[in-house]
Amino acid sequence: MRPTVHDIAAAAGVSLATVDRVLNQRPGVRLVTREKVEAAIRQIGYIRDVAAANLAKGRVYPLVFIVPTGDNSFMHGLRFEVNQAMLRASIERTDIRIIEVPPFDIPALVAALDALHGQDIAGIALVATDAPEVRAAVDRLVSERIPVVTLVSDLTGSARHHYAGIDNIAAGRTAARLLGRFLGGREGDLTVLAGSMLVRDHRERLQGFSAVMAEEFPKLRLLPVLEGRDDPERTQSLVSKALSESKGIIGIYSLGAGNRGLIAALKAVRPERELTVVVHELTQHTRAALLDGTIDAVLNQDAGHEVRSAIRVMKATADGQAVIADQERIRLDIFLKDNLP
Amino acid sequence: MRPTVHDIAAAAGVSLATVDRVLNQRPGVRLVTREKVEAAIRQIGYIRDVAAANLAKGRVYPLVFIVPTGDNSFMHGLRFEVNQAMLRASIERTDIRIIEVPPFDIPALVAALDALHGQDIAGIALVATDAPEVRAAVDRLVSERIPVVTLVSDLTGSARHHYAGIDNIAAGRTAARLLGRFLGGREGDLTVLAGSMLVRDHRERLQGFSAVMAEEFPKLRLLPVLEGRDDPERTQSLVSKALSESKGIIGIYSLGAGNRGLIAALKAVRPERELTVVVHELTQHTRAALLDGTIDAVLNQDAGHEVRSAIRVMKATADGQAVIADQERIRLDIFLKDNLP
DNA sequence: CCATTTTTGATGTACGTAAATCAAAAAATT
DNA sequence: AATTTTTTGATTTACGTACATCAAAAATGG
Repeated sequence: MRPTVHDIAAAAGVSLATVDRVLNQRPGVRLVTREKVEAAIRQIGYIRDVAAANLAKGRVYPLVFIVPTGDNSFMHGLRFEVNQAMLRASIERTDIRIIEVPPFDIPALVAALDALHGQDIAGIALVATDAPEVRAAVDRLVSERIPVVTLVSDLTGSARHHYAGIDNIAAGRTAARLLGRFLGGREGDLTVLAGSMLVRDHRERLQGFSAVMAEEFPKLRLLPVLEGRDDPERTQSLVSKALSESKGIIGIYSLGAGNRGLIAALKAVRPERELTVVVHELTQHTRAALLDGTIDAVLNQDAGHEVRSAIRVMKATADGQAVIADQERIRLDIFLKDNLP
Repeated sequence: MRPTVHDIAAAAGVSLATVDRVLNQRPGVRLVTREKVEAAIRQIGYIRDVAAANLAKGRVYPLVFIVPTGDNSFMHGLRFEVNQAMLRASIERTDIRIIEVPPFDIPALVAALDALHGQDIAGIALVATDAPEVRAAVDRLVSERIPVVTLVSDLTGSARHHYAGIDNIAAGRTAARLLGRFLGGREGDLTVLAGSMLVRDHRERLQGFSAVMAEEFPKLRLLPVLEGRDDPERTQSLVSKALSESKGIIGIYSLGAGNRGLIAALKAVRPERELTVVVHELTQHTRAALLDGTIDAVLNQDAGHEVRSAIRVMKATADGQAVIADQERIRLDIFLKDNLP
């Protein structure tokens, strides 16, 4: 049988009240006594029953998700998954609030973060925009012992406790190898389509992609990056223009959102031009395009996993509990038309 | 605030004792009263607090894992993950027992399953060998209301509650497309290396692989399947022999274990023969081979995820709780040298 | 209608922890 | 040594549920 607080009290030769004071860091315990109790805790291998503790405390975890507004499929899906998590709120003892901020708007994000000070919050998850001001705002919250988790896009150099998202450099490298190998030694031009080079995850994907291309596929030349701003119409016209101007394009890597426009542009030139295409984010559009052969591979991060992982990590961090690191690693999904979920 | 049993009692106009009788299906409640209580439960949206219930019951989940003996890396890893789960036993209120049976030994598996009848068990996870006798044994356990989950290898047509493993047909199809695309329209022979065609997951992988090859890559010819029985030495000699006899081999798909032997055989012919290779299961050997370019892609199922998922599902099933289906879908991991974890 | 059986209510204890109160003991201060 | 302050103990209530017991009420049978 698992040891309880009573066993600690007996082992340490103190009362239950003293054990409680030590466990919950309440004042009024001499150092020697505290050490005696801590020794007993270690010796009998006591582990606090979190379920019982939460019951006694009537614990709920007030969590905040800060996500960008915008209607691209991915962010839409992310908000959907947070809403799904809200449906499980009572079971999971969470109380989730969503705060929406305009995308890439640093002052707005900082303001949203700063507004959370002093509130009763068990954890904050945010889609980070990579800027020193944001880093500082996050660090201020962390210094107040509030668990902070970055979601989808990380904030390196900050004190955030955890990042729930994929390794974007690895994603870019993987895209490069897939494209390079699928093109099987052919020579030609490649177009890279990004949302915006202001976003860290897009920059990192490009960085990984370029590195592998340079190292291993010298016959493939990278054309200047097209910035579609995650907007389908703009993306479509950019791609159409590029395809008609450069007849040497044999492959496309789309590392951002707004793939609806890309797919439309591809279908327009489809029978004549043979193109190998790798894109990010599995949506209804990319799924259909993968199935009908318009695109060749989709790299994906599972927003549902990211949200659930963020919640688990915030709760565990709030309780000072360990997390199963392996379980919380967000994987890069590679989808070909054969392994779609 | 979340409604409690007291709220049900008040809403239904009955006593706490009666609510308890209804909730825990104890006898001594008239049908009309029971229906009144059930209506109240639905109406106020009561959800049992599983943590509190488990605390009151002193609930532990005695779980049984039935896994094959054998020293290939994958099964070794699987047993390792079950042992990791045992370390979390007290926290997760589980009491896990491992039963090892010889691989592909149907009577032994059936005997192990039959021996579990009448024992106090909250769930059984087994690596199923696909046979009618096993199906019947599983169905007998399920009919006694014991949650049964298949692990890694499924048992279709049985009454098992859940399968914690990948879609092996999709895995085979994916391998075929990767290999086909990586070979970029070249013409030649392919060797498929399996453990044993007696195992369902291997058969399914081959089935998926063959289907896509026939449909989409007609220039690639499949040679007869080599059965390495998941044994490195045997695998090495089989592959070496095949490579020296058939000079037309340009690709290999290894869908079972024992890849240590395959890798050795590949290294022996490495500089001269150019081969595209896709294998299953990420181990230290396949990881190293991926990094040094001996193999081109590794398909993987994460044993840790499978074990943790199986445990969650068994617990939830034992409690009559719903599972997050999406969370319990075991994904096929595709690893290139760039996205290794 | 009475006796019997079934159903319901009232109540208490338990699970492991949190948190509060008040008294008692020990230590520190004067 | 007397006083004050700090530390410790003893005890109680609570969280939401499970489970047991006994009495009371209602339904059923004859």
